[in-house]
Amino acid sequence: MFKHLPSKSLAATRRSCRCLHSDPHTHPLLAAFSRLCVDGPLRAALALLPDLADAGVRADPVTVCRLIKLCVRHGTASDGRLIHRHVSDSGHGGAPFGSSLFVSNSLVSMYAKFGLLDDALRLFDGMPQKNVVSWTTVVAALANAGGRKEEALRFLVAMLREGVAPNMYTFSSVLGACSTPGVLAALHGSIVKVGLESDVFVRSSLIDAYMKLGDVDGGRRAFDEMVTCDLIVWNSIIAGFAQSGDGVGAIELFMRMKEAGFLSNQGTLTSVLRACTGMAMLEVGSQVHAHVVKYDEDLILHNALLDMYCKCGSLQDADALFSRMRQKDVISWSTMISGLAQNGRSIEALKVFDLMKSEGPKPNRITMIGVLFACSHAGLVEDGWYYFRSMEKLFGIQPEREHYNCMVDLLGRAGKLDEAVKFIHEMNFRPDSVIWRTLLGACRMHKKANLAAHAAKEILKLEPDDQGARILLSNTYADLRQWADAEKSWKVMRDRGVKKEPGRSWIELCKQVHLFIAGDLSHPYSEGIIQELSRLFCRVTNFGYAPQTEFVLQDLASEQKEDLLKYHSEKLAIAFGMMNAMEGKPIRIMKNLRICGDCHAFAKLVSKSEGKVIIIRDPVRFHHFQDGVCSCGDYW
DNA sequence: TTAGGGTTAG
Repeated sequence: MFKHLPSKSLAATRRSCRCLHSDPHTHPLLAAFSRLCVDGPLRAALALLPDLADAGVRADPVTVCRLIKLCVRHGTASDGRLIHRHVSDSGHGGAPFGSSLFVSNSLVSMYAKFGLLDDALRLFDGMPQKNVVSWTTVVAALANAGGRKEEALRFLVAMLREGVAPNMYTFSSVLGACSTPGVLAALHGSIVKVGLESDVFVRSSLIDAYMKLGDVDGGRRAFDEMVTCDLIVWNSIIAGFAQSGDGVGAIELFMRMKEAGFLSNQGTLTSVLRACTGMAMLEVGSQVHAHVVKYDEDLILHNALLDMYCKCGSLQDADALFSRMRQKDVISWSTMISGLAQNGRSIEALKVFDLMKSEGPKPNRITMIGVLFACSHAGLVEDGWYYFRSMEKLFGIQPEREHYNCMVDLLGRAGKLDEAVKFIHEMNFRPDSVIWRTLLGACRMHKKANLAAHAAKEILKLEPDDQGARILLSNTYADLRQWADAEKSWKVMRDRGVKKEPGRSWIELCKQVHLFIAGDLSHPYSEGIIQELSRLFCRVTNFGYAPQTEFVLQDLASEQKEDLLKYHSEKLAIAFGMMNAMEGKPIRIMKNLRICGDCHAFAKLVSKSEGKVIIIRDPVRFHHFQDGVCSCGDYW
């Protein structure tokens, strides 16, 4: 323990200290201790505490605060408690010392950082003096702790009542606890009133608070009004756009940031990747990959990159990255498992899960959702049951609603609807709308109109304004050509102003996103697209294509039905993709709705007749079309 | 002595 002291052994140091140094302020032990508090190692500094006490010397508050910081960075909660005990013993935590406030504030912060919030609050309550730092520390601790945001706001109010004025630290902390637009507006008002709106910390928290409440315009305004700016403010706005689903907006901001001369860091790149993931922009995403190489230790960034490749349907890149990653956590493994499963490679997903069990971290609840997803989308009913039943025993993960939902999906997709219903009734909690929606989807797939009606009614009981339930119910009637029932359902939708979301597909070309809306021929290249589409129809007809008009869910004459089918958004995107196809590269399309059966058949035949790989991502999974076959095995 | 942004499913 004394190897960190200069030249002589600790025993010798101690002896000489006792003999020669009666003044505790110039004590050599103290000098050694102060050095260790600056540079560490923490263990060596902690080891000197009893000796300091024995020698009757007292470290000054600045040194104690340094030690506390060192402990937060490199130590454990018990190290923290040890320091706290020593501080109290030596009198630094007591009221008579003017400097005690600094140390107490640091201790409160330390307990909070170790997640010991109750200890932090107890210490705070006992403090005879409190300043803005003490209050801010507690407000920040509560705002950062899960589920204690209300308390953070109550502490802010109490602080104001005590006459303590919040500063930029307080505002940037409490903004993280903002859970309603009203509170946010009030805080924003106070920030402007006291003139703190240009502080970059306050600004980035403000942007983040608006974005977290889903107010993208508010976030954008807060960003546009900004006078001073730093990288984190840019990161906040880019992250906000990426999280709100506006991937194109996020990329545009990223470009502007670079134009403004800011260099991106890991945080920026992670958000940009998320934007690419959301929009399936593989070209931009791959370009970001080149910058990620610099940060090969950043696991968050690499997980984001891995997810981007999976969600862009580029499993080869994902696979290569996954094998190269030296560090992999439960998120990396879960991402890879879900990614493979969503891309129709369930067996490989389960193999990766086996590998994870033998050489990876312990699976968590999300890993298990991926595993069950793999089973349900490959029709592996027995495997699904096995994993569901054994997850608690093998990994200590108690099945939650999401896992039950996966099981309903597994049984429903496999056509075991009676078993699915039995399973729902035997669950030890009341089925929620998600479970009923899953069952409804399965009913639609297997054309079980009566059960679908029952599921839809259960959803509407729980969520009377649910559009999805009415749409799915009406689609089920339409599938069965029960036009009277379908019409009844549509009438309710019309009366309530429910509109079916139009089908949208998009495609990335030269880092630009081209959007196609079902039946909308307003794209600048529409003429060419229609020509190309006609050519493709001729080609695939030779390969046996016949329009499957049952996928048009309105009671129309069959020529009209064919017309509607012709201009489904994914067909427009396929034609556009073919016109701009690059040799050897697949066409990648993303959709907002599940792919329809007719487009699925069309895409299969185009992949065969044109010798082109087509990848379509819908909101749930991927379809890789090649040589007339789809990776989903026509089971989706 | 106190504060800000980023990853996984559905």
